[in-house]
Amino acid sequence: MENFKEQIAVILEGPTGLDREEIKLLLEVPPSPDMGDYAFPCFRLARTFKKGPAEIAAKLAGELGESPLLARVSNAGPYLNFVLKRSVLAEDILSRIREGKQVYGSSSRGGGRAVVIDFSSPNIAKPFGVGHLRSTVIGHSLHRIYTFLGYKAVGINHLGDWGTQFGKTITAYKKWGSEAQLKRDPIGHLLQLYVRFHDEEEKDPQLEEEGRYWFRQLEEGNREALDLWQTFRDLSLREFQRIYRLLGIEFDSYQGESFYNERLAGTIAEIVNKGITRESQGALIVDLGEDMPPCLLRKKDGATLYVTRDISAALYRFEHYRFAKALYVVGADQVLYFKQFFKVLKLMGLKWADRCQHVPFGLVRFKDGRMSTRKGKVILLEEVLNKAVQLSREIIAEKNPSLEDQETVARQVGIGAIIFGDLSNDRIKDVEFDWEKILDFSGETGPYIQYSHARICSILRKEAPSAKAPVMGEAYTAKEEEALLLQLGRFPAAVERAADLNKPSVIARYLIDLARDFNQFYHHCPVLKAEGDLKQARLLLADATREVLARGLYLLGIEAPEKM
RNA sequence: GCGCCCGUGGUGAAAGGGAUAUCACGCAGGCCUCCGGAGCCUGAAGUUGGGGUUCGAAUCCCUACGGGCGCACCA
Repeated sequence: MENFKEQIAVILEGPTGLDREEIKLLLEVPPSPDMGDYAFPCFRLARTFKKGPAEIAAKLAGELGESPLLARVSNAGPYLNFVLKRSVLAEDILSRIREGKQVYGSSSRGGGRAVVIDFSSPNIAKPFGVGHLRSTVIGHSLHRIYTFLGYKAVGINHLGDWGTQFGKTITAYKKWGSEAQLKRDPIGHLLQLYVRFHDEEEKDPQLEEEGRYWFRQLEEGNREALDLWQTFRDLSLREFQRIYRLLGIEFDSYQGESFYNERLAGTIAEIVNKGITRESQGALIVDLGEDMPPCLLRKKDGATLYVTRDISAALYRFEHYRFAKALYVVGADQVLYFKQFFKVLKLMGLKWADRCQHVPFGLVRFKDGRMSTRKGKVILLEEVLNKAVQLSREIIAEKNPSLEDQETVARQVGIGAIIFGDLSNDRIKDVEFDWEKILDFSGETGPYIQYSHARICSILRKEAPSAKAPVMGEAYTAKEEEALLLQLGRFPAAVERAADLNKPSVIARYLIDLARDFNQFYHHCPVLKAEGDLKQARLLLADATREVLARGLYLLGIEAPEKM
């Protein structure tokens, strides 16, 4: 569709006196399809032409001559509406999907430049809760989207495997831990210890001191501390892998916070050398100006902080990947933190500091308040995923009992529902956790998209479009066909926009619209019962839709079963 | 106290400053001798209040209200 916009811009360039890019930005899609495919609002011209916009639209409509591309140009009030020739439109879009030089919607705009995406990053020794789902699926989808656009995406799981809380965990384990329980249910046991630690800490402030002590031991390389830490880490990671496998997610790197431990002294020295640090109340800080609290690099007890490791990681990543962009998919509760972090990079004089970007998302919360690991108020992601798969298993047993390989499909659909449920809304909004809602598979959901895809596959199993049949644009005359065609044409723009805004939701919304357009087509335009050319044309349209649905789901990290 | 984010039908959401605000759930009706009813069709129902900017505001600014989050030794 971009090329059509371009051509309309060329046509308008002369008569309006605006330049091409400006026109493309102004061009919009009319609210109702029978008005046209594109509209050019003439308000902007009123001043230069010293006439009313409606008058200008009328004049322009009269001036524009014949074009091989356009069926009609008309004015409607202040708008100039363009109707593309159906045949040209259909042939362009469908042939692009069927036999384009590159996969439809993909591009080479990334030119192989690196985009490092820091996502998921769960904390070791803590449960993988539903809250972590967001970072995990948004980051994974962005990884696929950037790859699709020709970037070299690098997915990094910056594991929370270092920090003061490990001092607490070690202390708690030494006091009340059980090896047997740890083996049986590692994270469950560690969580229980962590919760108990915070309970007892309130009565006994001495505990906090002990926790600090053990973290310092860890940073100084104490054998006993390191061994325990290593055990916790290995056991936790094994559990996390189980979840990533369910979700179908892999990372390019698992270098967590601990990886940077041995580099921290160097990192701190580097920052000190820039002359931007000072001592304050025994801690090492960087002042960030009036509108932000200072950034602490080192606590008075000598231990490092989260940001120290993040700065170290950023330096390391730039050294290794020379990224064009570094994304941090982390909750919106950390906006201030990232402002501080990036400001330090800037003050360090790093020219790539502004390539770093926080991609925030809203919190998952309960009706009655936020989730809290400390209080043990969490819902395990694995439990959610398992329930979704179970539900989809039951639905299959009821609706499609003869389906082969039901277990695989149940997993694809159940997991797809959860992922889509998260990605379909703007990431910045908070979400309220609700079992009923998360397990609802009707309406604007992942299964709806998958179901539409499976239906097309079912048609195509009965008869595939002939490989040599030409695309016949004149065949499409029903309004459902037109709508579907136009929607197919919007896919590349949706992918680009999703990348520009770092919002997979753009693609999710696009797919909802596409699936709806297809279902309307399906109910109003018989495919297998159509005849001759029309049948071929409709098979082709269905096939193209199948391709785009599957591709779009892939970009979200969701599978597209052929039967369900 | 200061700062940031979010307020759209009953509920959950969409909308690149533009035309008659778009969907879904739920609700009321209808559609399987018909390519898969996890679907389709019809209907009722909405931009938190008040100012402003603009030819034009759900969108930008101010303000009030409601909700969330954050504000140096957690991550």
